[in-house]
Amino acid sequence: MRLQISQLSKETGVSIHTLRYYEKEGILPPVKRNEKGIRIYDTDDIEWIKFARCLRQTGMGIAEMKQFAQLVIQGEETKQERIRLLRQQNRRIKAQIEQLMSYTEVINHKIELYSLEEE
Amino acid sequence: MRLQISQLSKETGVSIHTLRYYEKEGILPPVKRNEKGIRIYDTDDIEWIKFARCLRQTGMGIAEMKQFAQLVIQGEETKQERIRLLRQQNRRIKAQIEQLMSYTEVINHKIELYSLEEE
DNA sequence: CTAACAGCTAGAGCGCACTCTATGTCAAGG
DNA sequence: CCTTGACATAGAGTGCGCTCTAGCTGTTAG
Repeated sequence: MRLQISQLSKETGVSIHTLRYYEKEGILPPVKRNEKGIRIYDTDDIEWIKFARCLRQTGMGIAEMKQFAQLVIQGEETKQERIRLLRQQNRRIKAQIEQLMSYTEVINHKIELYSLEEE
Repeated sequence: MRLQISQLSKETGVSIHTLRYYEKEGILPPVKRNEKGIRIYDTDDIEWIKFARCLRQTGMGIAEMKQFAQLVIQGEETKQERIRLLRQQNRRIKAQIEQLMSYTEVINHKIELYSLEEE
């Protein structure tokens, strides 16, 4: 698959502005260009964007995503470090989920209180 | 319980600045003052701060928290509306949890891929 | 030919939720 | 007395993650 930026934007739900911003920030390896200087995203780029969004939406910051991207660019020998970062991210997600579950109980408790007060 | 701002800050983990900011924004009903103009938070205030943090940390925005606070101030007749808002918040939390769970799977999948490539 | 459109860059601007600064008052301790 | 420290206010500043603008090039359709 080879997409231009607007198609990729539709495909991923990431705005054109953000796609260029991610590249500028080094979150995306420099994307190949055609002879006109237009970005052509290949399958790997597309997969990486989707994965990057997954990291982002689970609360990873831009700086850490950049760090991860740099590791990918550096190649094979950084695999262990990448696994370490991903495991850390999963631990954070786990903590988030647990926090959310406890908060949802607090809110449920409040709803019950309100309902009981109703006389 | 009657606390001054620095004690409340320690009690709740919310910074002094943020406590005053919340009050200014109307997220906190105007706090009683002593004769010197110093804020004295009572048990209700303390509970409300803790609950507000719960809303905040589950992704409710400042504007909606303010709306909720205004309903509390308006009193009994807004109870149904408050319940509605809290149920909505719980639905959002549920969606967040589901999203996080699916993303954690994606990340796990990536970790496995990395581990397999290892030869 | 020209207008509409898609892309490009550099850099400015924005919204949110804080967070901090400047300046001042008041009470207690050395 | 005077410094220290907790509190107060109004308003400025910050960091993050976008998001948009200005001004440009090149392609395509009428």
